[in-house]
Amino acid sequence: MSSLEEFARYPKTGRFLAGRVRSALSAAERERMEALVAETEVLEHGRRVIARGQTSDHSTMLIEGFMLRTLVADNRRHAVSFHVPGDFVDLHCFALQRLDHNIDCVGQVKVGYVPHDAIVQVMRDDPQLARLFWFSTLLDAAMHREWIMKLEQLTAPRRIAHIFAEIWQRLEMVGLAQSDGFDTPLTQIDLADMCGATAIHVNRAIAELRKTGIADFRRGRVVVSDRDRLEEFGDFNPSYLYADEAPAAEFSQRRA
Amino acid sequence: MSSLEEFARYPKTGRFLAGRVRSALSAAERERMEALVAETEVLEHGRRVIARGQTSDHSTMLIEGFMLRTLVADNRRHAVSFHVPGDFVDLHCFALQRLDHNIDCVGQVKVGYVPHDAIVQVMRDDPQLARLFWFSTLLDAAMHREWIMKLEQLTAPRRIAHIFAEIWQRLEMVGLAQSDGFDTPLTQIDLADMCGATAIHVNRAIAELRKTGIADFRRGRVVVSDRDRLEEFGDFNPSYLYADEAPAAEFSQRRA
DNA sequence: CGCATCCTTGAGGGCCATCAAAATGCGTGG
DNA sequence: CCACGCATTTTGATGGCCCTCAAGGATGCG
Repeated sequence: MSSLEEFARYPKTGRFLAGRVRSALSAAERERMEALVAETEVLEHGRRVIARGQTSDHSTMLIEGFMLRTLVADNRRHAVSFHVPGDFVDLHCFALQRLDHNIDCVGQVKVGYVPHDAIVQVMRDDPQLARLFWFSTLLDAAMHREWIMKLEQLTAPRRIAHIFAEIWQRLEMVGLAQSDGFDTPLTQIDLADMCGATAIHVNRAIAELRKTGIADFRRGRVVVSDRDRLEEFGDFNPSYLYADEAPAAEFSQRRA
Repeated sequence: MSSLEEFARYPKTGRFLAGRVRSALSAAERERMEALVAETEVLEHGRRVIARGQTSDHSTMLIEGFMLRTLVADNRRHAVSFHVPGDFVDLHCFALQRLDHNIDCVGQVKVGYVPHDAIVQVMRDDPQLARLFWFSTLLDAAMHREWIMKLEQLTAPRRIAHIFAEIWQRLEMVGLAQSDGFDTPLTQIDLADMCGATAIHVNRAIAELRKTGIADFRRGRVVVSDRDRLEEFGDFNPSYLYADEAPAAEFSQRRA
């Protein structure tokens, strides 16, 4: 079943775990998952869906658009991860209760809300689906770990290449990438928050990527002519994204 | 009930979630938890408990000693988090199946093994305990997020102060800290792997902490005379550790 | 066409990496 | 008790990445 068909059939949750273990979900579970979304809403750019320290009686499924998971220190925003459609972005707060971070919209966003009562029910009578919920939150942990390493390892231009490669791959998993790149509402300022660099330095880093022909970033779109080159420059090894059909061999370090 | 009594009664799992939501566990659940540990083992320094890419049919409870969660890139080890007794260190691999990182022993370590079959049973008939397992893995994600931010925000001396503050607090939660500091088998090289800095630079950073009287680190022990000063220097706000009884007010940024 | 936001460019300085080398501490075995 | 090997800790010099401060240009929207 193609991503498009799946999304047509399940317009609110059809991208959840798409390209990963979605195939483990039975038709009944997909139906149930879709029914979990009590209501949907369209949010404007910059809207903070949930703020650090808050508790919530529901969690948020990202249906369309981009989000950033952020922390703030000394009046500087740090983005610790980003999110694409299909991500159950703040499922964390179901188990954690109060949240330790913020979830911010980038561009216009469509979300669905899942009451925690309904998740409690799932944990009672569908341990298999519950385990997949758990899995989806641990994906965030795995991505955090990769970011920590790349932050320590890479210079700004390479780190941006890594971020581009990750976004591209994740959009691809949910059927939202093109063959020559992808669309994104992220600004250079957002990228700076993701890199832990200043917007000025990110600008120079992007200029270098453009000059060397690795990637071209303009407002709203990233274009790449040679994907392998991008991924090699950013030392990108997608194993931490837990995509379907990743052979064990590819899981080891790309550069042995 | 003191930490010592709890650990005497439950010698394998008495520190699990101690200082956090352990109080949410009923006596029956504590007994069940203790019984989950099928066998224990003592491991020597440097032993890799589980390696990136592996799957496992059990998870590991850290009973005594320290561990590091590591990734390797370009022959450089990066520690993305550390672990103290009571941590269910590789519970991640229950939901993730194959693991994206390594778990390494620092110093001599005592561990307990929990078969995944037993965890499946818990998910079937004790959703409350299952939710606490989930919670414990999300703690790691929260700590990763804080590390990302601190890595971007702090210089090496401050980052080391932050790491000392975190270790101290976490040891305290499981009853293993002293009033003037704590014992740890970590070396300057380990600290460098945790900071994303070279051992040489970490050495200079530690020298600065010593000179300014903020902290004294010698093989096996960290001594601090003024804890508030350490925490302020490292911009340490413990809310991300989800300790018990954290009032909502303390959850907001310390430096507003 | 004015304003806000985002992007671009330049100069100077600090943190940390790298290379090189030496001193200290600790366990082992003679 | 000393000699030895080994890991760890310490010190110095040079250079690169990225920060800060400052200002100008482009883009999009009402």
